Amino acid sequence: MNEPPAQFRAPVGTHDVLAPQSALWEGLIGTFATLAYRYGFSLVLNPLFEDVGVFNRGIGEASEVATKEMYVFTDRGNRTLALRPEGTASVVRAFVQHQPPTPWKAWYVTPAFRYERPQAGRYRQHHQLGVEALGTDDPAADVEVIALAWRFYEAIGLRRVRLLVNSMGHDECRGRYVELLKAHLAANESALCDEHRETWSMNPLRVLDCKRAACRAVTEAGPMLPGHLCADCRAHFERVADGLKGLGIASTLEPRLVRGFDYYTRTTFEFVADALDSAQNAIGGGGRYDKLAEQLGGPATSGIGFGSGIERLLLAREAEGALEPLLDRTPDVFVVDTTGTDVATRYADALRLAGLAVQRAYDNRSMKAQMKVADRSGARFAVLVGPAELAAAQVTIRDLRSEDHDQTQRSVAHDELVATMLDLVKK
RNA sequence: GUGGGCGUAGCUCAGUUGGUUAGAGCGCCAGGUUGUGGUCCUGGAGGUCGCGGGUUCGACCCCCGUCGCUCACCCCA
Repeated sequence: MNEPPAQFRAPVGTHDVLAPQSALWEGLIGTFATLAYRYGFSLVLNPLFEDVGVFNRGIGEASEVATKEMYVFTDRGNRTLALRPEGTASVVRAFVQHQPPTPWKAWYVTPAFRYERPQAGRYRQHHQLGVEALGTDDPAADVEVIALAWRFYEAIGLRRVRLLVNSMGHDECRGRYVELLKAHLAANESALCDEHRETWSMNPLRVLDCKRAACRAVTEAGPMLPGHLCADCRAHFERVADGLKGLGIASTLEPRLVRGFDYYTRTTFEFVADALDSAQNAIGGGGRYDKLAEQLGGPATSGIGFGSGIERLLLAREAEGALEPLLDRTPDVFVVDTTGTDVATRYADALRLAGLAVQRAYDNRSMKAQMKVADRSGARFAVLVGPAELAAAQVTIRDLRSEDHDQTQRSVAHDELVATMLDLVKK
């Protein structure tokens, strides 16, 4: 009967983000929003869940993510829905549904859900920001998308990032390659690692990505994708590589780079943070998906995009010692009021209307207590109002960052408070 | 899904071969300072030692289970 109330916690693999950490998120997202705007992308908002088919057809029924990591549920109307495991499929679904004029360039920031055992840099709910550009297969779009990611990493202080690139070819030349690869794997089946000896035929490309020495030895000796591209795909890939070079962005050809989603064609890429020593060191990735719009029932439309994991970006920043906050969330002014009246409310409001960030104390605490809170808040200035100031229609302004313990503080008439504070904060 | 490590105050942790009133630092509150933070001093609040069961005269400590956290494999952001 009298059970104590249960203590709820965030579900496994999810996290609350509180200040001051949350300011890093604000800064990261704000920086990305500004850059995306500069590159001509506008914000798109999508539902957090979709008909499960959007993801099954998009990222591939056989993919690891679709088969065992999706949060699938049935709603009260008996619809089978899934929480989005990544960003691209939903954005392309929205493109197909609304068919906006192309080229259509959109950026997003969204949670993503995957049912996995959490570990460093891997969570059941993580967050991605990214862009998608639909309606062109111009290699310039590939370069632009990759450059945006690159410049973004630079802007948030990451220096030890490597760009790996590869081309999957279009479906025909990739199809031909996969046949060659299959033949090679079949001939060397007994030499594969324990897992892939049984499963290689399900998705032969996955074997390229296997980190075990056995598989690596086999694929090392086998055919690689870049050597089997058709002339068009090869030319496209070369123009992307040249374009990156022209912007001073260093990339490394990684013929084994096979990303986890089946929708990729031609250009694929991944950003690796060398500062992260965990296995989860991919901070972003993406590629071209020239068949995806069709697969989702829309008109044939080329597209390219990338996504980056916010948690991993923050881990990489920490590992690199990139501690600049990107965004200052400390208050300008702290109002201390010991009059027992509502002057603090009025002063705070006036200062806020003037554009200042203002905090204040509550509960009519002692001046000492309020000053302590003011100090902890990080505010630059304290505005003090006690009975004496109230009677004289004045306020006392104190510089909280001064080293001088016995500093002189200034008094100003209360109707000059806003102008004086604006002037002081500007300095 | 598989395996390892760990669960003691809000946080970081100590707790001796099981021995009775469970500690520290930081943080929080109050006072020293009759209006003034950051240093210092004093006091205070705050713990069913994750939860359940077992062994024992006695369990924070040993055993089993369970839940949680964490790391790794797999895969990915």
